[in-house]
Amino acid sequence: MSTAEETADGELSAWGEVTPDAARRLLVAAVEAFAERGYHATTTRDIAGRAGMSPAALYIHYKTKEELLHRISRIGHAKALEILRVAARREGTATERLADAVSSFVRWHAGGRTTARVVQYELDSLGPDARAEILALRRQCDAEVRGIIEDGVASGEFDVLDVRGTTLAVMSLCIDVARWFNVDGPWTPDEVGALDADLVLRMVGAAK
Amino acid sequence: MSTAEETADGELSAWGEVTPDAARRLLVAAVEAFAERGYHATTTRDIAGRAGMSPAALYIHYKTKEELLHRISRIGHAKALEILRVAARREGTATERLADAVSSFVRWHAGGRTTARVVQYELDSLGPDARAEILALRRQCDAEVRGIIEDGVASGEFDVLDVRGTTLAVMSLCIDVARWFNVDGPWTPDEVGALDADLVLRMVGAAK
DNA sequence: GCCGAACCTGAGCGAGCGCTTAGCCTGCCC
DNA sequence: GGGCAGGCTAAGCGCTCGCTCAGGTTCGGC
Repeated sequence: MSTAEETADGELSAWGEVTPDAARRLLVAAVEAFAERGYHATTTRDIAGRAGMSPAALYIHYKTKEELLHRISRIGHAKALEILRVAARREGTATERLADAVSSFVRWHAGGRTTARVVQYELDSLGPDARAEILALRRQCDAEVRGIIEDGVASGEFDVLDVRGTTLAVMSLCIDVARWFNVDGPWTPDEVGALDADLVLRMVGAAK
Repeated sequence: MSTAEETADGELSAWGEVTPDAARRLLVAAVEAFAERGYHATTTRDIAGRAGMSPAALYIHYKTKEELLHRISRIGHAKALEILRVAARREGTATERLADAVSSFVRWHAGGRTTARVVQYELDSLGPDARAEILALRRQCDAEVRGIIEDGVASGEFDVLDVRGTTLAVMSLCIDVARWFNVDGPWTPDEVGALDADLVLRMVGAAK
């Protein structure tokens, strides 16, 4: 379920829900620009230019530049949450579910690095209201992972000293992939996902 | 060696090497502003204002706003590298040295979160030359950690599938602390350092 | 007491920013 | 064919940005 948006040059199909077509092109252009330069260093002229439009066209579809970031953040976090939820709620042992969660979450951060960068690192550029809304989604992501770890502790599969701290460490491992992953580097998203899943199982003391 | 700059409100004494006094005050003001808002969202008027000076005073001590970020990045990375070098080259088993490296590196990211945030996340705002210089320092940081892991594998203390990948994962764990750590949160820098050191030893398969 | 160097400020320049507005196309209903 | 709504652009407004510059203040050396 995670290969559809992992196309060669960037996860376009994930934005299928955005209509009309011009609004989607602007959004995709904004994701690329924000990922390359950061929100504040990106100009509305740059976004419009990448979408093949004049600067004014942006304001027909979005009220402000910040609304673009807000929409991107919400859709991206919803996708992240969905990935974790699917893994957390499938059947299987806690070990299997945690490995699934980490490998698919890492695959998303590596394959969709452009989107993931914006989603994970540009949050502070949002205003207080939008920021609070996105933070709530982020806490739900944490909760899904923590739930799996708690299940594993309860069933005796895992041996964990500090569940909350370990959850944060697992999230760190996944999220930081968006910072360092390079498409031209030595690994594919699948390989990083498998490696990190193995490392996480070691962290929680799961039997090999 | 890591407590001197972990003062209550922020690691001021780490900048002792910067003179004259006005230049240091501007640099500290810039660190705070960059950490709060990011490089591009920070104005030179804001930096000068925090340092109690007029906007023009900044340009007596620094040629451009970017030079401020460059100086901050270089000093910060040098400090990070020093921390890792001390841990890597002390005497002891690979297990002890890795635990030392991770716990002190994490302590620095948590206690000096303001500085660490700028150092780790504002790198892309530098121009190509400065960026290349800083990236070289960063590769040296990776190499120190990788060296410890290689030692542990060679001595049979560690059981690691992919040394380079595991090194990156260890760095992720440490660096991402700067993103989520909150001074008002449930942990002290020492506690996070100890927890992450334990998790890393599990990742490399070190005996307990 | 005077000089030069070091440091700092008030005022402001040119540029580029986010965003607006007036008006022009295009396709569709009647 | 006329009218109208939606989608778009050219032009540009008001503002703030990074940065400059002429001039004032302070201070050690003599």
